[in-house]
Amino acid sequence: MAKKEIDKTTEEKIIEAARKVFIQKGYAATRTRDIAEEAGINLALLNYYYRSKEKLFSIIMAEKVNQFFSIIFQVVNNDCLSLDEKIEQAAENYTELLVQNPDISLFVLNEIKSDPDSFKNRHHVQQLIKDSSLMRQIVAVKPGIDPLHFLVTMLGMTIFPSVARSVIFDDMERYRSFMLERKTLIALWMKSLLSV
Amino acid sequence: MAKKEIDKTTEEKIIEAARKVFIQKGYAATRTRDIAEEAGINLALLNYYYRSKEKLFSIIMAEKVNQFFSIIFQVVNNDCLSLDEKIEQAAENYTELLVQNPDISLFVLNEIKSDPDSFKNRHHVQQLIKDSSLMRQIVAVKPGIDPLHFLVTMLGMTIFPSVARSVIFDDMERYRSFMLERKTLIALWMKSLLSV
DNA sequence: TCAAAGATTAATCATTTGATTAAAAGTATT
DNA sequence: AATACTTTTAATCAAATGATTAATCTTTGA
Repeated sequence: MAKKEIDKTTEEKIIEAARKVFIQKGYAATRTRDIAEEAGINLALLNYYYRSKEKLFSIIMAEKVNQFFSIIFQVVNNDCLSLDEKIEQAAENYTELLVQNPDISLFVLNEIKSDPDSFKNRHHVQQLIKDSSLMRQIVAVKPGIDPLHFLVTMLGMTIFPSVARSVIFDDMERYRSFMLERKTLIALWMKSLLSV
Repeated sequence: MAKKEIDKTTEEKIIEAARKVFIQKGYAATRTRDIAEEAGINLALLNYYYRSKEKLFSIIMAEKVNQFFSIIFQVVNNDCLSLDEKIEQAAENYTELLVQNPDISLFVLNEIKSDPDSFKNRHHVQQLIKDSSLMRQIVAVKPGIDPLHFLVTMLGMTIFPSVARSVIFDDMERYRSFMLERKTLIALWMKSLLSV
């Protein structure tokens, strides 16, 4: 017990390896042996600490889903922020996340797609978006157009380059600088599209 | 031989099943038995006609990569088209493709990511884009900004809703109508972003 | 009609893979 | 030091999975 408190290294090594391998290859293409090797531990230890591939995966998945969606939720329903401020913060925060975690989008979107119901039971994205203050602010400025189109445009501008990274960019550095440069453009362009 | 010419049904049944299952689940999550069952044939027939899972997969993959990229290539380098016409055609053609093939984007982007080099050896997307007439047209209108930002914005607007479909939409019909409605908006918005 | 070629199947193989076990090594408590 | 408990390992299991084989059924062409 005392050991367990102090020596987190093995558990942590496994989680870190799982994070890396699962996100890089996805659930189906990942072998538990890959994770064990990456962590530098015996395969049996993985099951000793985390019981099964699936349980280990759901820890990583929950972590990444939360990371991926918390940004948009924080911004979208923050009543203190003006529409322009929401745009700026979303662009800023997402860009930062996607530069630090280049594979998170494809991983999350892909795994949700492979089991959409379990995601929809846990998270109610559609409802939360629909009733958000962001949506009301957009409708106020641009009535007559489904405000979801604007949100999707904003997210598309931001997230798409990370999803298509392997097609668009040769190296990480180019991707990084493109994303950072883009941060400003996204805010600028979204404001422009929303202005009358 | 005569048989082979006339009776394409078995080969076709396998290809169609492979197309469906591979695109829905990806390479790693697909079992050859799934394909055989979907095709209503014996598992051995799959190997009889296509030798291996990997060979069968590369047929589907090549087909889908071609479908996915041909649209952009056709538009991007068509010297007869004005910038506005390019925008309109790309929006039109991509929307149509993504409505008919809702899973193609995630499938293609994901499988490219899992083996980027083999893709880059076959297709030189970056070079083709860079030297395209579209890029020159954009620079002419908006000098000082990397024209790739505009292309990525356009593609993001168009493709992102299909990539995030399982998160954004509950049913296919909602997705479909959203995409069709969006077609016009994309052209409108891109022209607006490119106008001085 | 009949033999050769092609198509199809059930059974089986070999390997991979997630998981378990039993023993060994390490650590803490008394 | 002795014991109990935790951590780690090598060996192994059982199921899944891609692929093959050998036999059977079907079609073709002379």
